[in-house]
Amino acid sequence: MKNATAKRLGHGAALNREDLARLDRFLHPVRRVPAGTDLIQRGETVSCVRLMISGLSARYKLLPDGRRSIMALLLPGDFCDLHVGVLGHMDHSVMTLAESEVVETSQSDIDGMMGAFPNIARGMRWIDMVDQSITREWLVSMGRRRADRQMAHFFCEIYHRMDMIDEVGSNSFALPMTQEELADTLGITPVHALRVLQSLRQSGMVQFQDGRISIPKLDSLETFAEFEGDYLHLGRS
Amino acid sequence: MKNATAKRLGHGAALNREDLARLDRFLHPVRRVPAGTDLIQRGETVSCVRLMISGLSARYKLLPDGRRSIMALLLPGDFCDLHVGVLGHMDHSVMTLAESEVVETSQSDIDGMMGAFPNIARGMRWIDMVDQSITREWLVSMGRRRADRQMAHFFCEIYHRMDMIDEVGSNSFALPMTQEELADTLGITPVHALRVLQSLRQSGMVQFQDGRISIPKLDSLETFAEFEGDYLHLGRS
DNA sequence: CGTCTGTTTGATCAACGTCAAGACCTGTGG
DNA sequence: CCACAGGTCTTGACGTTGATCAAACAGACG
Repeated sequence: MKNATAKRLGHGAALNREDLARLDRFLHPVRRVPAGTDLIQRGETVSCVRLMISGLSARYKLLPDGRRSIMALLLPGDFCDLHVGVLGHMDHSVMTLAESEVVETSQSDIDGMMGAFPNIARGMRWIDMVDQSITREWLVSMGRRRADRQMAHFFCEIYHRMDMIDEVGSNSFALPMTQEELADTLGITPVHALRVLQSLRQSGMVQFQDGRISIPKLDSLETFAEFEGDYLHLGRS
Repeated sequence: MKNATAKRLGHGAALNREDLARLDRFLHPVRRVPAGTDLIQRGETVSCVRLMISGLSARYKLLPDGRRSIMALLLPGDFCDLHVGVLGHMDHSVMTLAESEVVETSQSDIDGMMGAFPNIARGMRWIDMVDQSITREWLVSMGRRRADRQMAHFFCEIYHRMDMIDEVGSNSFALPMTQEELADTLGITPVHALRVLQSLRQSGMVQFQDGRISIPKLDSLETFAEFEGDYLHLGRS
């Protein structure tokens, strides 16, 4: 039974027994963080690297008028701020959307591990690249997909990302976020998010209630969303 | 007289004489590419790393119905595909919007240089981080800013990025892209792009004609766009 | 002279936002 | 046990932004 981090890294590089052992030592101590807590705030100087072990977090920015934009979801195995040390300060904030577990370590620890364990280093670079790819796909969704397709596309993506770390069971998984948070990640209003959600519900493609989502027929949803999963770099290309 | 690459790297790390000398050797040979050429296509296996020397390129994706989404502009000093080697294939394409000069090299060359010249390595990581930051800010613009503010914000950003490599003269600079390409980067239609452009022209904040843009009063434009430049990580903050 | 690409304009329509209000649930204090 | 507050979800009426459709115009080029 591997942890989410090992599963994620394993998609980008083959890990051997020593890699896994090093990782296990790395994943301590775990800090438990309640929902709605800022892990890092905009403007802060970054002093350490954080890794999501469990739960759900989000990168976000607040605009002058108080509106919010969520620019990324951090799932177990994602890094909050890998490499941001080279920048002077954070240009955005990261908050937990649900109770989460994180590991905090130093950039030098990371660098040391990457130097000594090339497979892990390769896996981490892979995670980094995939995160960038996801951000670009979100741009496509925002710019060129209608809200219903965009939401469907978003759900497909999260399904695959959750599946990657074995968090999907019988076509459903925990997605502990509110409609408002969903709206902020799609760039729409909560009212519209609800209406789109209702139309997806009516068509029988999605259930989303009480922090849990169920996707009975992923195929239909992917077709509807015109989902092309290559940007997640999962397959045997 | 330093080149654009050195200027960009220099913002992220202090370069000494040897660093600059190594860079100079690195920047050969230069390949000249006409406008409208794909430097890399989606699905391709990445065999080399490309660096923009001059001109203008764009990361983009095409949707099944033929619409296009431009997810990033590559200015001189930007890397086309730094580190994408760890991914099996490109998930998007890169094309020149104007005649450009690029340097093509291998990932192992890059790795060698980064290993031997820590300042350069640091500068390259800085460029990478800033590019990610810019992508995130575009997400904010797409999701939460009206088209007029979004376009204004975009122009402010490009102004600063061009200024960083000393390409701005008397408040104007070359931006050789069409209205259609502009629309594809903002996620709107060409017709609407024109109308927004006209409103910005009328207010006297922007001139944009014949591949050149002029911003007489950057302050006004930044205020209008609610532009907060910290995400470009330029300042001495 | 015709074709092509890019720009411009107008009329109409759909997607999405705004405003306002109520329902439901949970936790809290009297 | 009840009253109340706060957060989330839900619904309806109406307004705005931006898309769509169609056409004309200008310059570059063979």
